[in-house]
Amino acid sequence: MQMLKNAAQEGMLGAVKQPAHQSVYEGLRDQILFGELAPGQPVTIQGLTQQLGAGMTPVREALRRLIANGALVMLGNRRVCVPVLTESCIKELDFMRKSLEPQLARWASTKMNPQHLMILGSHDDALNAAIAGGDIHNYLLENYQFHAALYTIADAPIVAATVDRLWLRFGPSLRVVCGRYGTMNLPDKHADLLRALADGNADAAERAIKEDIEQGMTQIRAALSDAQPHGRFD
Amino acid sequence: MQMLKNAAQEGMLGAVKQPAHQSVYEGLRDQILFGELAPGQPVTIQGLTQQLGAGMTPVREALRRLIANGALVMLGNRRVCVPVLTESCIKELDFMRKSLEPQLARWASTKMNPQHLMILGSHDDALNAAIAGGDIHNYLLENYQFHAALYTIADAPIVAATVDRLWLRFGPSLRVVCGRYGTMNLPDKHADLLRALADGNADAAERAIKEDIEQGMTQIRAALSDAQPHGRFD
DNA sequence: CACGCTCAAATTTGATCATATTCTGACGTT
DNA sequence: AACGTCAGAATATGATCAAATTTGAGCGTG
Repeated sequence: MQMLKNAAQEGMLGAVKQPAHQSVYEGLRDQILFGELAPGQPVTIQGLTQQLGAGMTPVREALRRLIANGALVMLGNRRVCVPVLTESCIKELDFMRKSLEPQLARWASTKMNPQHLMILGSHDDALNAAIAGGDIHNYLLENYQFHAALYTIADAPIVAATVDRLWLRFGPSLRVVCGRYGTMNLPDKHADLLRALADGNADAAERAIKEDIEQGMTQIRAALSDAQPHGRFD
Repeated sequence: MQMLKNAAQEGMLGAVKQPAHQSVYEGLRDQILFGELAPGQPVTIQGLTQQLGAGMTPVREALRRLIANGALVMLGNRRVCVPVLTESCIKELDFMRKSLEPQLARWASTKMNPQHLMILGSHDDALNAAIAGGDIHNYLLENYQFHAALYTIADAPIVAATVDRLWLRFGPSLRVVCGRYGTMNLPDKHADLLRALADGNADAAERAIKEDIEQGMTQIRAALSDAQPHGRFD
């Protein structure tokens, strides 16, 4: 009877038992990735302790991790906020994505099995359903999970973690894209990619990922240059 | 008289005033980068609070940052230690370095000025002096600072930060390389690189960096496969 | 007379610490 | 060999200290 206590103890979200700083990190991370927090929005420690009902130390540790991963930035004074992407940031992110993700797709294509294909397929189905339903949150979630699953399959944890950090940077801006244009006009190359992976065709998988990245970054660029037309007056 | 208090207040390491968690982070980071801590070595919170004379909270925050950056790993239980590089880790690091650092060198080559050249040159001089003197710590320090300075010149902070994290991963192993073979037989392509940068020759700079990375990673591979001949029994 | 500037008090927020609680691993007992 | 107990280490809390922003009163200027 002792062993049942863990499961029923706290939030009981299915996970066995998680330290508070981990829960705070993941919760805040998801808020950033999936657009609950807007670029430029300030984040305070004491605000989070109240909002999340957590203590001060776990919140601090989670913030340090988020800042180290680029999901948040520390201003010169010691305030913290969600970063705003500049054109040069986008240029860097674009370069890194195109340098790293195609190789992950290649590696994944050599390790495919039916189980993997099914997981990717279900994420893609959920993604398309979200697009059809105009559900921005689920679109962002499934789009991220599709790529995250692919990079897990590639079995290159360091590269995958690096790419994951890039997603933390442009996540908030993806939400801006959707907020402006809705979920329509959000084409992706996932179908091409799935075909290539099923065939074990590394070249085709690489090509599909490159095109997917190209599309995504172009959308972000368009949405942001549209949203900040007065940069010269700053 | 009030304004003098800051400088004389705490550790007074020359910096104006720094939060303790920042000092702890940088100190531990340098220990990892420059070989004070060996791969596999366990790191405890309470050990650090004593060793560094710091409180528990700053140490915890520094550890979270180091772990997020891959400089330390958290075992399944809540122990922390310096990671041991496996062959597949080296493969990933090799891939990422070759994907990212050449472009940084190219960007830097287009932004060179005499001031920058002087900084890089002085690091290279100090590096060569350290090699000649068999001073492993200074070799590692100046080698790192040479590359770090180059990547700062490239003016691509996100890419530079990403590469910096990679150095945190293989830093401890560089020390192993030196411990086995001394500072002799540590050739580098810095002279070629400096010439290329002085000429603004992006192609030559890229080539030099690629060769430098190739040499460095080959050395690491050799030292580690030498040190862990029983990998098939893991 | 009104507007804007400066400086200092007040408030908010971040940083640190001491302490209590929980968990892990090890040792000893049965 | 399996179980229970215990020491040590990590996690989490709230209080306290320090820094920064904001507020507002007083002063000078247009």
